Order: sequence, then structure tokens, then C-alpha cells
Amino acid sequence: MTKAPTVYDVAADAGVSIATVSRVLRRPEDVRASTRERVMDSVRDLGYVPSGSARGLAARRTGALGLYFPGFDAMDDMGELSDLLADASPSYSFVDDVGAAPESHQFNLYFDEVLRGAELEAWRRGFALTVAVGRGGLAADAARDMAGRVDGLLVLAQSVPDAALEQLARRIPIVVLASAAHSGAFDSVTVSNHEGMHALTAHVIDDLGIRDIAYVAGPLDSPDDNDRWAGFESALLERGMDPGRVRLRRGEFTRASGRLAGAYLLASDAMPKAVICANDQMGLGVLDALNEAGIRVPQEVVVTGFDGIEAANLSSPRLTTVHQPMELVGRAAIQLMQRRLDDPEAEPASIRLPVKVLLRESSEGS
Amino acid sequence: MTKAPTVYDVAADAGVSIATVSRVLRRPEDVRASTRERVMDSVRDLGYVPSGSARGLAARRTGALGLYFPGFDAMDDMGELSDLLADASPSYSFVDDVGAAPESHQFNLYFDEVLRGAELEAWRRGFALTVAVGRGGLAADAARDMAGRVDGLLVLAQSVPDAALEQLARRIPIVVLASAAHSGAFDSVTVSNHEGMHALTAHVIDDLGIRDIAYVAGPLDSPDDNDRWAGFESALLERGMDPGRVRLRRGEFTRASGRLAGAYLLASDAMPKAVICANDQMGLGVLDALNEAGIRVPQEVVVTGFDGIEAANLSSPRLTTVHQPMELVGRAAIQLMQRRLDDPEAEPASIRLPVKVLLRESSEGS
DNA sequence: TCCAAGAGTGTATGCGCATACATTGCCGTT
DNA sequence: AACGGCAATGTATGCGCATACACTCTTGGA
Repeated sequence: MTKAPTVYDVAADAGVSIATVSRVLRRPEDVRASTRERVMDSVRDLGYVPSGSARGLAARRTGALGLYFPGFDAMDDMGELSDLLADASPSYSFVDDVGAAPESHQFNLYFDEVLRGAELEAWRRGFALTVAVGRGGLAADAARDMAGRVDGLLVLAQSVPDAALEQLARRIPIVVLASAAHSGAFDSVTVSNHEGMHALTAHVIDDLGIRDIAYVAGPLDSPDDNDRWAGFESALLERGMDPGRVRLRRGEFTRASGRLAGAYLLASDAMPKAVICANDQMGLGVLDALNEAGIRVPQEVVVTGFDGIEAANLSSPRLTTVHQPMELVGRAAIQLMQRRLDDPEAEPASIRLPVKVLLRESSEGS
Repeated sequence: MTKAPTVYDVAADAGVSIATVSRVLRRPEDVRASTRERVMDSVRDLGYVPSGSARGLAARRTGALGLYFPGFDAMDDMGELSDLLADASPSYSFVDDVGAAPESHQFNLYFDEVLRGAELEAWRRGFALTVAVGRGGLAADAARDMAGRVDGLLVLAQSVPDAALEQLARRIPIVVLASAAHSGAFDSVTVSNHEGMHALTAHVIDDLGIRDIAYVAGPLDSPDDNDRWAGFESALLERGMDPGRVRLRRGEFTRASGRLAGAYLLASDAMPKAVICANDQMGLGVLDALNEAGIRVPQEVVVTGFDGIEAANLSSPRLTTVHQPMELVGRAAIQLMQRRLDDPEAEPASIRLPVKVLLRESSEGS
């Protein structure tokens, strides 16, 4: 790891000026083939790697995009490095895991897929992708730091305070993901939460003939949750049913809170004929509770979720749900960003992606 | 999005020199409180965001770390932005998904978790994390580009050609993940593949009393696969069994190839009493094949996997497997990188993380 | 044969910041 | 009263590259 060679070193080695070295790397066709090869040889010989910082500074663009997620709160510390290096603990251990309760990851899957889509699309367009996960009060600082090192910032709903977001928007393009709230002010990508839940609810009522329905909602501050409830509500209203009379439980979008909701329903006088949940995790939790109580799904009660996470495809019975194109959300966001970078004056645009209602065994005869 | 304010603008606004502005941001305690506040006010008023490029250039460090993954090959294109914006397609659709075959994601889960661990740990240490996914022949270029913009590079085994890797190592610190091959040359993080598979195999032979075993291996070029096979092999040898006589099928680490392997075993004269698979995906595929053929697991055949992915916890029967601490791999890698950055002259270190043998229903009485 | 028009290359500059070093002002000492 | 020492701030420079502009050398047409 000797001192890193620079354009000057390469130029000297190849017997050309630094401008030519730069051209060989950025616009090879502007340089005569023989010169180009000579320079490339020097580049290889010296192991030259252009400095991203210098490039970014001179070109006024970094070639990187940022993706900012809301944070996982639970962040238990791990032992420090010294522990790991010095570790004399056994290299393996046995765990009797028979009969363990399945608790799949929290919301992670959602982010993972969005991230993958964004990464994919960013790469295709020649951008690097820098990710950051917001942590409570520091979100604004972290976002600012990030804003300084990228050409554009993708922000997941609720991960950055609005005030901070507007500040940043004065400096670099912002695309907001999964938040209907910001439509109009920023470019944004959302999914058809409303329509999806509406369609699913209509299916339960019209096709399955069920009118005795309970609803398991998510946190009040979730825009997704609001949209889904609105879709559910409108389906009821259209059919002359009163949403106010629906048994409503509110959970945390986790499997555990779904179990609680399920237990609550079990303890009530009469089970509803259908339990519509605002996301899959809670739907799976409800399934857990019902399975445990020996209630047959879907024969006695129909259960549905929302999101289309993998775990909903592996449960028994498999969970009917509304699939969100999460990877597409990430890709679409990058596309919007590209458009914004190409034309900074364009009107803010909003992409609303379609969802798929996946009818599975938790709502159908097997 | 007017012209971005710089230190000069802030300095002028606050009536100080640029050095003072810089100090306020980097070493606030070196500046008198009254001055500091005046500068901070200007920073806020102007919406100043320091340029990461300029900082990186002047300070000779970017404050970012890179994470380089081998690529997903299948990269089907999506419609372009114009399609999405103009899209008049319905906002939802119904899909009859009853009875669909569960095919969980490919290897993604593995990367997702490593990434999460790395992100977490990088954040804690004040680094940004830039991710890139290698794409075939361009891997070397992409890695080089990345190397120019970060202070250190984490590389997953096999994602960058060795020659390119050594080039880059001359410029910035490299930490290799999940590759025993590079130990000694680079800092590296691995898991106890050998020991884990050895322990699992010993359990099958000694505790379950099974000696009629088939092995479903992964690709030949996978170091993980090699290690696991070696662990399996050594367990047999220790017990006087001949690894050469084990029925061996080689797959692609995918569920589909696991199904194929299962079908092959079913078609053979006699089923073995245990099928040990080099990863979970293939183990799940074998389960699929056996379930379909009506073979009872574990009563007639024991099946095991390796990795500890979530899907292996949701199958029926749930899959006995060896859990890798994937998130820890990511975190440990960042810790190693930190150590290397702190002390560039340190001897290359290797962290080998312990695994957990998870005994579940696919190998035990329920 | 001479010149205009590129093609190819070099020179000079600035991107925005961190920081070494210089300068100023203030306080306590002698 | 003069001075040393330190805290606070300013001045000047360079980090490594892209690029506008200047310059030289060919080449083809008149």
C-alpha cells in the first residue's frame, strides 16, 4: 500500500500530459489508438485507480445515489473485534430447535427487496448506490451527510423529518418512496394500497359471500396503513356496510401483534367469518393464533394479509394476500431520479405501481 | 435548487474565514462558542451541505466503505420509465395462486443479511456504506471504480477476479468475506463450515445411527461447498467409512436443483436413510421431491441443509440445518476493516465465526 | 503549392474543502 | 512596562481530476 499513483504519475510514465490521461479514461475515442494503449499500459503497470473524490469535485457530480431507510430500532451490540479475534469459543454448538415458533424477520424483507431493485437499476445506469439506515434523532444529520456525497437521494417514507427533507431538496433531487403524503411536492413512488385492499375486500364480500369481517390495522402513523384502511372502508361503504361496526384491532405490523389480535378475536363472543389484516406479518400472527386454537382456516374463518412477503407463501395454510412489487418500487425510484437529473425543471411526478391480489388457501377451498 | 452554497458563502455570511467554518463543522471545540453559533446560524440559513467530494479530496479519506457482491445473473429488464409514468394499466389484478409451488428467493437472503450487518456496523463507526453487485465481465471495472471512492473494500468470495483483487489491494484495504482461500493474504471473515458440517454428520451417524447417507453438493467452484464437503468427509473417515462410496449429487445451490437431486435418489434402487445437503435451498428441494413422492421425513429419510435461512424454518417438516451468523459476518468484516484502517501494518487477520447446528423435525422425531 | 479545417495533444485553471502555518489579541508574570 | 504563552482566527496551499482553450501537425482541396 505505497502512495497511490495519480494522473500525474501515469502521465509521466506514459510520456503524455494529464489531460490525455484523463481523456483516455473518460472519452477514449478522442485519443489516438496508439496513445491510448500507451496510457492504458501505464495505468495497468502503476495500478492506477482514479480518485472518486477528485473526480466528483472536478466534474461536479459524484456518480452515486443515496438510499435512506428508516431504522431498525433494536440494535443490540455485538462484542468488539478483540473478542472475535481472540475468541476461543467452540466453532459450533448444537441447538435443539424442535417445535420452535416460527417468527420471521420483521419488516426487513421489504427493505431488502426495495434495496435490491434500486441497486440493480442504479448499476444499469452507471450509478453507485450508497445506503444508510436512519437512527432516530440523528436522522437529519445522517441524511445531510449523505446528501453531500451523492447526486440524488431516495428516501423511504417517514425516515427523515419533513423539515430536514425540504432543506435537502433545495440542494439535491429527492425521490420519496411509499408515501402518498408527499405527492406533489416531490417525485414519488407508491403502490396501489387503496385499490388492492379494495379489491381484496370486494372479493371477500362478493365472491366468498362474507359480511362478518374483522380488520387488523397497523400503526396510526403509517401512510400505507391509512391507504389500506381507506380501501377497505370504501369497499364496505359501496356495499352499504358500516365500517364503524367492523371489529378493529390495531397492531404493530409484527407477527406477535397479529397473534395478540387473533387471541383477542378468539376471546370475543363470536369469531368473524373473515379477518382482513393490514400486512402479512400480522396475518401470519392471526393464523398462528387460530391454528393453535384449532380453528380451521379458511373453512371457519378466512384470513388475508398484505405485502406478499415470502413467509406468507410458506405458511399453512398459505396466506391470501396482496403482493406489492417491492423490487419494482426500488427500480422505479431510480428511474424517476434519472429523469429528475436529466431535467431538473420537470414537474414532480408520481409513479403508482399496480399490486396483485394473490388468492391462496387461507381464503379459498384447498 | 439554486446554486449550492459553499464554505465561502457561509464564511461571508457569518463574517469569518473559511477555516473557521470548516473548524466549526469538524472540530467545534476549537472555536469560541459565540463564533460557533454565528456560523451555525449561517449554515442553517443558507442550507449549507458540505461537499463530500471536496472533503474527501482534502482529507484524503472519503468516510465510506464499499461492499462488493457477486451478481445475480438473471436480470430481466423492466419497462422504461415512460411506460411506468404513462401506464394506464389497471392498478391491481387477481392471481389464482392456489397450489403454487413454493420457490423462495435464491441466494439473496444470504447477501441481504450480510449487508444488513455491514450497514449496521459501518454506521456505528461513522462510515457510509456503498454497495455494488458484480456483473460478469465488468466486475473488475466496477470494483476499480468503487475502490476509487471508498476507504476500504469488503469483497465477497468469488465476486472479483483474484488478479484484480491484488491490484486493488495495493491501493486500499481489502477484507474478503466467506472465502477460506484467501486467508493469509487478506483480512478475512469466514464461518466454521467445516466444523459445522462435521458436527452435523457426526450427529447423523452417531446419534441417529444412520450410515446409509447421500450427499447433495453445490458447485465445484464454491469454497463454502468445498469446506462443507471436507467436514462431511472427515466425519466419515474418522468412523472408518468410505466417502468415495457415498452417493453424491451436485447441484447449483438452488431449490430446483435440490428437487432434481431428490428425484434422482428416488429413481435409484434404494433410498438412503439420510440426505445431507450442502445448503438449505437444495435441502428444501429434496424435501419437495420426497414429500411429493409420499416419502415420510424423517421416519424414512432424514434430510439436512446448511445456512439457516428463514425458509428452512418454515418448511414442513422444518429443516435441520447449520446456521451461519450471516449478519455477524457483515459486522465482523467492518470491524476487521476498522482495525486495518487504524493500523495499516497489522498482520492480516482472519475471523472464523461459530455456527449453530439447529436440530429440527427433518432429522428428529416430531 | 498554399491554406483551411480538423484531429490530436498540451496548458492552465478551478472544483470545495482541510489544514499547516502565520497572525492577532489577551492574560498573567516578572 | 515589557514579554512569553496560549487561545482564537486568518492566510495560503494543495488534494487529484475534468475541461475550456490554445496550440501543433496533418490532410485534402483549390
